[in-house]
Amino acid sequence: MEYTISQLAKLAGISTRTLRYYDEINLLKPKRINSSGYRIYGQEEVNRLQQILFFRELDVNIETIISIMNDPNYDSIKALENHLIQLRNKRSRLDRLIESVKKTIAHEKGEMMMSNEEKFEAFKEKLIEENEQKYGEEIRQKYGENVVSKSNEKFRNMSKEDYERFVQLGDEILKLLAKAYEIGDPTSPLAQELAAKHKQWLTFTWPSYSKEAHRGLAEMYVADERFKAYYDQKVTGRTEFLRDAIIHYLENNS
Amino acid sequence: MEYTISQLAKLAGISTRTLRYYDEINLLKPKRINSSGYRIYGQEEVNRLQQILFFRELDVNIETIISIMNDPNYDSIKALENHLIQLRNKRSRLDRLIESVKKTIAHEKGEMMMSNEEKFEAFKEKLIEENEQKYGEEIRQKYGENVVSKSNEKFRNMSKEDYERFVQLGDEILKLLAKAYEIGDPTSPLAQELAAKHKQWLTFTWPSYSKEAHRGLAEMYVADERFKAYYDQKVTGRTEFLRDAIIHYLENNS
DNA sequence: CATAAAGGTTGACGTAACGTGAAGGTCAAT
DNA sequence: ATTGACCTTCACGTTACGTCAACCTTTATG
Repeated sequence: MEYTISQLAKLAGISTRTLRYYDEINLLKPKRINSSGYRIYGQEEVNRLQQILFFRELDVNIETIISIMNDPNYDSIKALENHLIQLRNKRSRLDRLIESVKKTIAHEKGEMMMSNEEKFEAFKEKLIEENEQKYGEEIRQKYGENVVSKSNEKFRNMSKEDYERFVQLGDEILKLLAKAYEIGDPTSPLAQELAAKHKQWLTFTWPSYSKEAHRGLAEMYVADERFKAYYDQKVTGRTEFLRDAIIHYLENNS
Repeated sequence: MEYTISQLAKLAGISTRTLRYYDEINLLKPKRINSSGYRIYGQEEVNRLQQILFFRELDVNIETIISIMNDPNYDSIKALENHLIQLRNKRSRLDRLIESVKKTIAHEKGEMMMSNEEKFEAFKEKLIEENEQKYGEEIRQKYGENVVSKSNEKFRNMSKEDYERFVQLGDEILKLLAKAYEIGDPTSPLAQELAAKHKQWLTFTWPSYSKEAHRGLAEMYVADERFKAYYDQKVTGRTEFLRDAIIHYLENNS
């Protein structure tokens, strides 16, 4: 099957100018030029054009497309598999944007709080992905996966991180408490680690930390049956153990 | 809240050049210019910028954004609802592209036939709209919204939301305290609202709530100078006031 | 207290990926 | 022989900023 320039343009849904431009920059040369100087494209060019459009779809700039596709090591199947990943990323970003719009609507209607940071959260993640798409493709083809994903982590939202650490700390405390209680000694290293974590946990939510308040809270835990219910989930005595560990900790750390 | 140009740029994840450009073309003017000629942006400008970025996300050209947003009939909620539709269209186009890549991979591996027309089908936007209208819901159910990832998303949003409400509550408490203290009566409705908020704030981080613990904490606030430093930020006596309000609250609510 | 670093300002030219004529040759059908 | 659809090569225009340069302000530091 052979195509003139406008036939191919129509097939692919692009302009003839674009095809001439791709010719000019040596991204997509016609299969041959006929006797009157017309560009004629063949099956190979059709396939190559499709690949080009996939890259373009992912906002890879043309210079990069050229260098990737002209590389003798270029593997079209690997490239396509890479596209799949990128397209899915794009889609999940769209999902986030959709959620963001919904939230903004609710916010405008006064139904919901939305911080200024949150207002741009979904866009910012776009930044990461655009960076991904600009350099990710190239880097990934050359150095493989994990270099890329590591550098992305930097951009993560701080306050969310904080919250997650906070929740996780709460979890760790429960588990540590179970373990340390097994040992039985509130002055054991494990029990002291427990107390330290508990202090950390407190500093997340208390405006300021003081030994007295910490001690007071520990006593309160024991006195209040609801706290006991929480800490004693399986084995009774754990709340008292926690208190003792905290008191020992407070007495032995400046 | 006021922002300098780079603070706003950082918040929104765009460049300062972009903000200067938006100023130049009268798309987003700073709230005011300070004595040294610096651009200062306020809350209204933050909101407007978010709206601008939504339009930009949908590839609306700037001239159009200007004319839309400067229209006296501009309705931001309607615009947002429109964005939702557009974003969903974009997503279903992405879904088609993903299917197309999968098919192309199979085709390249010789596992499947693919016509030249089919190769470019997904790139074209018209088809998408037709498909949206024909199969809209069905497609979305099948390919669009991965149920698992979506519910994960919601969970993430929830916990994030919780965190922000928590932080904001802390803020509100400080402001309420200032106001209620002006009135001077710990039994006043405002002071009681304060106590209720304080309870709410506690339930965010305490595994369970009890009156005894709440009261204990209120006493502790007064006893500990660090807490006092926090609550008495400008005027001394506020911590005691807070305690009294809480105690009254606890005694008069079941 | 000087000075460097960081962040602000206004020009003004650069850029990517084509769009948009102009001026003219080619081809199938009337 | 003419019309109109398609092709060619210049060559300049466009959008939404990027990127200096030259200079002023504010904040941090030896």
